[in-house]
Amino acid sequence: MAGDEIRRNMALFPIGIVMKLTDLTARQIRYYEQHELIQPARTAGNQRMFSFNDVERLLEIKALIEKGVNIAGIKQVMNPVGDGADDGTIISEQSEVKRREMTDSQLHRLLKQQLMAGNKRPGQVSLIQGELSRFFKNK
DNA sequence: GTTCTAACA
DNA sequence: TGTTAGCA
Repeated sequence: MAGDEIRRNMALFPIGIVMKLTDLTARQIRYYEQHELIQPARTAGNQRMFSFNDVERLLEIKALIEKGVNIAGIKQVMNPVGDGADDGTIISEQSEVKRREMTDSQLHRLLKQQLMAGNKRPGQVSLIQGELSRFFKNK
């Protein structure tokens, strides 16, 4: 039913509520928006308004951050956003589930890719952050 | 009181 | 990322 999707994508809450819902700081939420990981709607007064989908997306981002993946890595794992082609809108519940399943395998692929990239590709930019990166780096 | 952008310890 | 400044 299309009604559900409309509801999921309807911008409902301001950043303050999203902060509590995701345990992310306003700084982080705005930062992720700058890097096109999310694209919340704006009110006439330029205030960000988030939908349920935005919140879920933020929770996914948060999970990846906690796994040590940085912005560049998350961009590779999550659906491309930014242009009109895909604003993060979900096509159907089933495709959303498939997308999430894909996300997990892609994360594994990403981590494996990092493991193998190691010494062979000097120009490779690390997609892993801090502590985790030490296990992948070739220092 | 809350959110926004920009900038810096 | 945290935090602060100056607005709306």
